Amino acid sequence: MATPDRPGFALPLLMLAGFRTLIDDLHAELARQGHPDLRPVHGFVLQAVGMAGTTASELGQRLGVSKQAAGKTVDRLVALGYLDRADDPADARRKLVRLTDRGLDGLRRSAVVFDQLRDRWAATLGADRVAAIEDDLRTVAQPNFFRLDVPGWFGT
Amino acid sequence: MATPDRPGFALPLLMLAGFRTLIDDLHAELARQGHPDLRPVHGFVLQAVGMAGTTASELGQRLGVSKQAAGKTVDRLVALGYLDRADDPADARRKLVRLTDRGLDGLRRSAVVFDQLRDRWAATLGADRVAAIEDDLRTVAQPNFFRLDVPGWFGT
DNA sequence: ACTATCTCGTCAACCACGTTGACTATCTTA
DNA sequence: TAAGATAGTCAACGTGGTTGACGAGATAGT
Repeated sequence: MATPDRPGFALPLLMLAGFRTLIDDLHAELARQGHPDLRPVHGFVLQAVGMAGTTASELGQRLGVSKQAAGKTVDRLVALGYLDRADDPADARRKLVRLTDRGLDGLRRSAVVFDQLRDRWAATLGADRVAAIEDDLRTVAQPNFFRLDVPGWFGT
Repeated sequence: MATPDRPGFALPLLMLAGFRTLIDDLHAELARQGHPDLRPVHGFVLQAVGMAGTTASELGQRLGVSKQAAGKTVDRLVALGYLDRADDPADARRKLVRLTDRGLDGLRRSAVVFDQLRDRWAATLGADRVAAIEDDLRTVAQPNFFRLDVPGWFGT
Protein backbone atom coordinates (compact mmCIF):
# COMPACT_ATOMS: atom_id res chain seq x y z
CA MET A 1 0.00 0.00 0.00
CA ALA A 2 1.11 3.45 -0.75
CA THR A 3 0.99 5.63 2.33
CA PRO A 4 -0.08 9.09 1.34
CA ASP A 5 0.75 11.96 3.66
CA ARG A 6 -2.96 12.41 4.20
CA PRO A 7 -3.82 9.63 6.66
CA GLY A 8 -7.54 9.77 5.95
CA PHE A 9 -7.08 8.26 2.52
CA ALA A 10 -5.84 5.01 3.97
CA LEU A 11 -9.14 4.27 5.69
CA PRO A 12 -11.44 3.95 2.66
CA LEU A 13 -8.73 2.27 0.63
CA LEU A 14 -8.19 -0.34 3.33
CA MET A 15 -11.90 -0.86 3.85
CA LEU A 16 -12.30 -1.52 0.14
CA ALA A 17 -9.27 -3.78 0.04
CA GLY A 18 -10.58 -5.77 3.00
CA PHE A 19 -14.00 -6.15 1.46
CA ARG A 20 -12.65 -7.16 -1.92
CA THR A 21 -10.27 -9.64 -0.36
CA LEU A 22 -13.18 -11.38 1.35
CA ILE A 23 -15.36 -11.33 -1.76
CA ASP A 24 -12.63 -12.47 -4.12
CA ASP A 25 -11.67 -15.33 -1.81
CA LEU A 26 -15.32 -16.29 -1.43
CA HIS A 27 -15.96 -16.50 -5.14
CA ALA A 28 -12.75 -18.34 -5.86
CA GLU A 29 -13.88 -20.97 -3.37
CA LEU A 30 -17.50 -20.99 -4.61
CA ALA A 31 -16.27 -21.53 -8.16
CA ARG A 32 -14.33 -24.56 -6.87
CA GLN A 33 -17.50 -25.86 -5.18
CA GLY A 34 -19.70 -25.83 -8.28
CA HIS A 35 -20.87 -22.20 -8.41
CA PRO A 36 -18.59 -20.58 -10.97
CA ASP A 37 -21.26 -18.22 -12.30
CA LEU A 38 -22.14 -16.64 -8.97
CA ARG A 39 -21.04 -13.00 -9.07
CA PRO A 40 -20.33 -10.68 -6.14
CA VAL A 41 -23.72 -8.99 -6.25
CA HIS A 42 -25.58 -12.27 -6.33
CA GLY A 43 -24.73 -13.29 -2.79
CA PHE A 44 -26.36 -10.17 -1.41
CA VAL A 45 -29.40 -10.72 -3.58
CA LEU A 46 -29.81 -14.31 -2.45
CA GLN A 47 -29.56 -13.20 1.17
CA ALA A 48 -32.06 -10.44 0.58
CA VAL A 49 -34.51 -12.88 -0.97
CA GLY A 50 -34.29 -15.00 2.15
CA MET A 51 -35.90 -18.30 3.02
CA ALA A 52 -39.39 -16.81 2.97
CA GLY A 53 -39.09 -15.38 -0.53
CA THR A 54 -40.03 -11.85 -1.48
CA THR A 55 -41.15 -9.69 -4.39
CA ALA A 56 -39.09 -7.65 -6.81
CA SER A 57 -40.29 -4.37 -5.33
CA GLU A 58 -39.49 -5.36 -1.78
CA LEU A 59 -36.15 -6.77 -2.92
CA GLY A 60 -35.33 -3.43 -4.44
CA GLN A 61 -36.11 -1.69 -1.17
CA ARG A 62 -33.96 -4.12 0.79
CA LEU A 63 -31.03 -3.65 -1.57
CA GLY A 64 -31.48 0.09 -1.94
CA VAL A 65 -32.08 -0.03 -5.71
CA SER A 66 -35.09 0.52 -7.93
CA LYS A 67 -37.64 -2.22 -8.44
CA GLN A 68 -36.65 -2.37 -12.12
CA ALA A 69 -33.01 -3.01 -11.26
CA ALA A 70 -34.04 -5.67 -8.77
CA GLY A 71 -36.28 -7.25 -11.40
CA LYS A 72 -33.48 -7.47 -13.92
CA THR A 73 -31.13 -9.03 -11.39
CA VAL A 74 -33.83 -11.57 -10.55
CA ASP A 75 -34.13 -12.32 -14.27
CA ARG A 76 -30.44 -13.17 -14.42
CA LEU A 77 -30.55 -15.33 -11.31
CA VAL A 78 -33.63 -17.13 -12.62
CA ALA A 79 -31.74 -17.84 -15.85
CA LEU A 80 -28.84 -19.20 -13.79
CA GLY A 81 -31.18 -21.41 -11.78
CA TYR A 82 -30.74 -19.71 -8.41
CA LEU A 83 -34.21 -18.18 -8.12
CA ASP A 84 -37.68 -18.84 -9.43
CA ARG A 85 -40.89 -16.84 -9.64
CA ALA A 86 -44.33 -17.97 -8.52
CA ASP A 87 -47.70 -16.29 -8.67
CA ASP A 88 -49.10 -15.04 -5.40
CA PRO A 89 -52.58 -16.56 -5.01
CA ALA A 90 -53.61 -13.76 -2.66
CA ASP A 91 -52.59 -10.92 -4.97
CA ALA A 92 -52.47 -11.37 -8.71
CA ARG A 93 -50.11 -8.42 -9.14
CA ARG A 94 -47.35 -9.88 -7.00
CA LYS A 95 -44.90 -12.49 -8.12
CA LEU A 96 -43.09 -14.25 -5.34
CA VAL A 97 -39.35 -14.63 -5.86
CA ARG A 98 -37.99 -17.71 -4.10
CA LEU A 99 -34.67 -19.49 -3.70
CA THR A 100 -34.35 -22.69 -5.68
CA ASP A 101 -32.48 -25.66 -4.25
CA ARG A 102 -29.43 -24.45 -6.12
CA GLY A 103 -29.88 -20.95 -4.73
CA LEU A 104 -30.13 -22.33 -1.24
CA ASP A 105 -27.01 -24.40 -1.79
CA GLY A 106 -25.07 -21.36 -2.96
CA LEU A 107 -26.23 -19.37 0.04
CA ARG A 108 -25.32 -22.10 2.51
CA ARG A 109 -21.89 -22.57 0.97
CA SER A 110 -21.31 -18.81 1.10
CA ALA A 111 -22.07 -18.86 4.80
CA VAL A 112 -19.63 -21.69 5.40
CA VAL A 113 -16.87 -20.04 3.38
CA PHE A 114 -17.38 -16.68 5.09
CA ASP A 115 -17.01 -18.43 8.42
CA GLN A 116 -13.76 -19.98 7.26
CA LEU A 117 -12.45 -16.66 6.00
CA ARG A 118 -13.32 -15.01 9.29
CA ASP A 119 -11.46 -17.80 11.09
CA ARG A 120 -8.46 -17.17 8.87
CA TRP A 121 -8.47 -13.51 9.82
CA ALA A 122 -8.90 -14.45 13.46
CA ALA A 123 -5.91 -16.78 13.24
CA THR A 124 -3.77 -13.90 11.96
CA LEU A 125 -5.09 -10.98 13.97
CA GLY A 126 -6.61 -12.70 16.97
CA ALA A 127 -10.29 -13.37 17.45
CA ASP A 128 -10.69 -10.36 19.71
CA ARG A 129 -9.35 -7.99 17.05
CA VAL A 130 -11.78 -9.30 14.46
CA ALA A 131 -14.66 -8.94 16.87
CA ALA A 132 -13.44 -5.43 17.71
CA ILE A 133 -13.46 -4.47 14.02
CA GLU A 134 -17.02 -5.75 13.71
CA ASP A 135 -18.13 -3.88 16.81
CA ASP A 136 -16.49 -0.66 15.70
CA LEU A 137 -18.00 -0.84 12.23
CA ARG A 138 -21.41 -1.60 13.67
CA THR A 139 -21.05 1.65 15.59
CA VAL A 140 -19.99 3.95 12.75
CA ALA A 141 -21.25 2.32 9.55
CA GLN A 142 -24.71 3.27 8.38
CA PRO A 143 -26.36 0.32 6.67
CA ASN A 144 -28.68 2.40 4.51
CA PHE A 145 -28.95 -0.58 2.24
CA PHE A 146 -29.14 -4.38 2.66
CA ARG A 147 -31.45 -3.87 5.62
CA LEU A 148 -32.64 -7.36 6.26
CA ASP A 149 -35.16 -7.76 9.01
CA VAL A 150 -35.64 -11.35 8.04
CA PRO A 151 -34.65 -13.68 10.85
CA GLY A 152 -33.16 -17.11 10.41
CA TRP A 153 -31.82 -16.88 6.90
CA PHE A 154 -29.86 -20.04 7.28
CA GLY A 155 -31.98 -21.51 10.02
CA THR A 156 -32.58 -25.17 10.58
CA MET B 1 -28.22 -4.91 10.77
CA ALA B 2 -29.65 -8.33 10.76
CA THR B 3 -27.49 -10.72 12.70
CA PRO B 4 -27.51 -14.08 10.98
CA ASP B 5 -26.54 -17.10 13.01
CA ARG B 6 -23.49 -17.45 10.82
CA PRO B 7 -21.11 -14.86 12.26
CA GLY B 8 -18.88 -14.78 9.18
CA PHE B 9 -21.53 -13.00 7.19
CA ALA B 10 -21.31 -9.94 9.38
CA LEU B 11 -17.72 -9.23 8.41
CA PRO B 12 -18.11 -8.56 4.66
CA LEU B 13 -21.43 -6.80 5.21
CA LEU B 14 -19.87 -4.48 7.76
CA MET B 15 -16.80 -3.87 5.64
CA LEU B 16 -19.04 -2.87 2.76
CA ALA B 17 -21.21 -0.72 4.97
CA GLY B 18 -18.16 1.03 6.39
CA PHE B 19 -16.72 1.69 2.97
CA ARG B 20 -19.98 2.93 1.56
CA THR B 21 -20.55 5.19 4.53
CA LEU B 22 -17.20 6.87 3.94
CA ILE B 23 -17.75 7.16 0.18
CA ASP B 24 -21.32 8.43 0.44
CA ASP B 25 -20.33 11.03 3.01
CA LEU B 26 -17.38 12.08 0.88
CA HIS B 27 -19.46 12.63 -2.22
CA ALA B 28 -22.23 14.41 -0.39
CA GLU B 29 -19.61 16.86 0.86
CA LEU B 30 -17.83 17.09 -2.52
CA ALA B 31 -21.15 17.90 -4.18
CA ARG B 32 -21.56 20.74 -1.68
CA GLN B 33 -18.06 22.00 -2.51
CA GLY B 34 -18.59 22.29 -6.26
CA HIS B 35 -17.95 18.74 -7.46
CA PRO B 36 -21.43 17.26 -7.90
CA ASP B 37 -20.46 15.11 -10.90
CA LEU B 38 -17.59 13.31 -9.21
CA ARG B 39 -18.56 9.64 -8.83
CA PRO B 40 -17.13 7.05 -6.42
CA VAL B 41 -14.80 5.50 -9.01
CA HIS B 42 -13.42 8.85 -10.06
CA GLY B 43 -11.59 9.53 -6.84
CA PHE B 44 -9.54 6.38 -7.21
CA VAL B 45 -8.80 7.21 -10.82
CA LEU B 46 -7.62 10.72 -9.97
CA GLN B 47 -5.36 9.30 -7.28
CA ALA B 48 -4.01 6.68 -9.65
CA VAL B 49 -3.21 9.35 -12.22
CA GLY B 50 -1.19 11.21 -9.61
CA MET B 51 0.67 14.47 -9.81
CA ALA B 52 3.13 13.13 -12.37
CA GLY B 53 0.48 11.96 -14.83
CA THR B 54 0.42 8.57 -16.45
CA THR B 55 -0.82 6.70 -19.51
CA ALA B 56 -4.04 4.78 -20.04
CA SER B 57 -2.25 1.43 -20.07
CA GLU B 58 -0.37 2.11 -16.85
CA LEU B 59 -3.54 3.48 -15.28
CA GLY B 60 -5.28 0.23 -16.12
CA GLN B 61 -2.53 -1.73 -14.42
CA ARG B 62 -2.68 0.45 -11.32
CA LEU B 63 -6.45 0.07 -11.08
CA GLY B 64 -6.49 -3.61 -11.98
CA VAL B 65 -8.62 -3.18 -15.12
CA SER B 66 -7.95 -3.43 -18.84
CA LYS B 67 -6.35 -0.56 -20.72
CA GLN B 68 -9.60 -0.17 -22.69
CA ALA B 69 -11.64 0.28 -19.53
CA ALA B 70 -9.11 2.77 -18.21
CA GLY B 71 -9.23 4.64 -21.49
CA LYS B 72 -12.98 4.96 -21.39
CA THR B 73 -12.90 6.21 -17.82
CA VAL B 74 -10.30 8.79 -18.85
CA ASP B 75 -12.63 9.86 -21.68
CA ARG B 76 -15.38 10.60 -19.19
CA LEU B 77 -13.11 12.48 -16.82
CA VAL B 78 -11.72 14.50 -19.72
CA ALA B 79 -15.28 15.39 -20.70
CA LEU B 80 -15.94 16.49 -17.11
CA GLY B 81 -12.79 18.61 -17.05
CA TYR B 82 -10.86 16.62 -14.46
CA LEU B 83 -8.19 15.20 -16.76
CA ASP B 84 -6.54 16.09 -20.03
CA ARG B 85 -4.41 14.25 -22.55
CA ALA B 86 -1.10 15.39 -23.99
CA ASP B 87 1.21 13.87 -26.53
CA ASP B 88 4.43 12.40 -25.20
CA PRO B 89 7.27 14.03 -27.16
CA ALA B 90 9.53 11.08 -26.41
CA ASP B 91 7.14 8.37 -27.64
CA ALA B 92 4.50 9.11 -30.26
CA ARG B 93 2.42 6.11 -29.19
CA ARG B 94 1.92 7.32 -25.62
CA LYS B 95 -0.57 9.92 -24.53
CA LEU B 96 0.07 11.38 -21.15
CA VAL B 97 -2.98 11.67 -18.93
CA ARG B 98 -2.71 14.54 -16.47
CA LEU B 99 -4.79 16.15 -13.77
CA THR B 100 -6.28 19.50 -14.69
CA ASP B 101 -6.57 22.27 -12.12
CA ARG B 102 -10.12 21.11 -11.50
CA GLY B 103 -8.93 17.52 -11.09
CA LEU B 104 -6.31 18.61 -8.60
CA ASP B 105 -8.90 20.61 -6.71
CA GLY B 106 -11.20 17.61 -6.48
CA LEU B 107 -8.37 15.41 -5.29
CA ARG B 108 -7.23 17.90 -2.64
CA ARG B 109 -10.76 18.36 -1.35
CA SER B 110 -11.21 14.60 -1.19
CA ALA B 111 -8.12 14.33 0.96
CA VAL B 112 -9.38 17.02 3.33
CA VAL B 113 -12.83 15.45 3.62
CA PHE B 114 -11.40 11.98 4.21
CA ASP B 115 -9.30 13.41 7.01
CA GLN B 116 -12.42 14.95 8.55
CA LEU B 117 -14.34 11.68 8.25
CA ARG B 118 -11.50 9.80 9.87
CA ASP B 119 -11.52 12.35 12.69
CA ARG B 120 -15.25 11.81 13.10
CA TRP B 121 -14.71 8.06 13.43
CA ALA B 122 -11.87 8.70 15.88
CA ALA B 123 -14.11 10.92 17.97
CA THR B 124 -16.64 8.10 18.24
CA LEU B 125 -14.40 5.06 18.52
CA GLY B 126 -11.19 6.56 19.81
CA ALA B 127 -8.16 7.31 17.69
CA ASP B 128 -6.44 4.13 18.76
CA ARG B 129 -9.32 1.96 17.55
CA VAL B 130 -9.29 3.59 14.13
CA ALA B 131 -5.55 3.11 13.88
CA ALA B 132 -6.00 -0.51 14.98
CA ILE B 133 -8.54 -1.12 12.21
CA GLU B 134 -6.13 0.32 9.67
CA ASP B 135 -3.25 -1.79 10.99
CA ASP B 136 -5.33 -4.96 11.02
CA LEU B 137 -6.61 -4.42 7.49
CA ARG B 138 -3.12 -3.67 6.28
CA THR B 139 -2.18 -7.08 7.60
CA VAL B 140 -4.99 -9.18 6.10
CA ALA B 141 -6.21 -7.23 3.05
CA GLN B 142 -4.53 -7.94 -0.25
CA PRO B 143 -4.40 -4.79 -2.34
CA ASN B 144 -4.27 -6.56 -5.69
CA PHE B 145 -5.54 -3.37 -7.25
CA PHE B 146 -4.97 0.39 -6.71
CA ARG B 147 -1.29 -0.30 -6.14
CA LEU B 148 0.16 3.15 -6.19
CA ASP B 149 3.88 3.35 -5.89
CA VAL B 150 3.74 7.02 -6.64
CA PRO B 151 5.05 9.06 -3.72
CA GLY B 152 3.77 12.44 -2.73
CA TRP B 153 0.37 12.52 -4.33
CA PHE B 154 -0.63 15.59 -2.46
CA GLY B 155 2.83 16.87 -1.85
CA THR B 156 3.81 20.43 -1.20
C1' DA C 1 -71.05 -0.16 -6.16
C1' DC C 2 -68.15 2.93 -8.49
C1' DT C 3 -64.54 5.79 -8.96
C1' DA C 4 -60.08 7.49 -7.71
C1' DT C 5 -55.79 6.17 -6.23
C1' DC C 6 -52.09 3.25 -5.10
C1' DT C 7 -49.07 -0.70 -5.99
C1' DC C 8 -46.72 -4.51 -8.81
C1' DG C 9 -44.50 -5.99 -12.66
C1' DT C 10 -42.74 -4.95 -17.03
C1' DC C 11 -41.00 -2.49 -21.30
C1' DA C 12 -38.02 0.89 -23.38
C1' DA C 13 -34.29 3.98 -23.56
C1' DC C 14 -30.35 5.24 -21.60
C1' DC C 15 -25.75 5.56 -18.84
C1' DA C 16 -21.51 3.78 -16.35
C1' DC C 17 -18.19 0.44 -16.18
C1' DG C 18 -16.25 -3.70 -17.34
C1' DT C 19 -14.76 -7.49 -20.76
C1' DT C 20 -12.34 -9.67 -25.25
C1' DG C 21 -10.69 -9.38 -29.87
C1' DA C 22 -8.83 -6.96 -33.70
C1' DC C 23 -6.30 -3.33 -35.73
C1' DT C 24 -2.89 0.65 -36.68
C1' DA C 25 0.98 3.21 -35.41
C1' DT C 26 5.15 3.29 -33.17
C1' DC C 27 9.14 1.91 -30.55
C1' DT C 28 12.67 -1.81 -29.50
C1' DT C 29 15.55 -5.59 -30.20
C1' DA C 30 17.80 -9.60 -32.37
C1' DT D 1 16.22 -4.44 -41.52
C1' DA D 2 12.89 -7.65 -40.07
C1' DA D 3 10.37 -9.33 -36.07
C1' DG D 4 8.21 -8.54 -32.03
C1' DA D 5 6.43 -5.93 -28.20
C1' DT D 6 3.68 -1.92 -26.72
C1' DA D 7 0.11 2.28 -26.80
C1' DG D 8 -4.11 3.71 -28.12
C1' DT D 9 -8.53 2.99 -30.22
C1' DC D 10 -12.77 0.79 -32.24
C1' DA D 11 -16.43 -2.57 -32.07
C1' DA D 12 -19.42 -5.78 -29.90
C1' DC D 13 -21.05 -7.31 -25.87
C1' DG D 14 -22.42 -8.25 -20.69
C1' DT D 15 -23.88 -6.49 -16.24
C1' DG D 16 -25.93 -3.45 -13.13
C1' DG D 17 -27.93 0.78 -12.46
C1' DT D 18 -31.29 4.87 -13.69
C1' DT D 19 -35.98 7.29 -15.15
C1' DG D 20 -40.41 7.35 -17.39
C1' DA D 21 -44.50 5.16 -19.02
C1' DC D 22 -47.98 1.80 -18.92
C1' DG D 23 -51.60 -2.03 -17.94
C1' DA D 24 -53.45 -5.03 -14.61
C1' DG D 25 -55.02 -5.68 -10.11
C1' DA D 26 -55.99 -4.20 -5.19
C1' DT D 27 -57.94 -0.73 -2.04
C1' DA D 28 -60.21 3.33 0.04
C1' DG D 29 -63.91 6.99 -0.06
C1' DT D 30 -68.07 8.70 -1.05
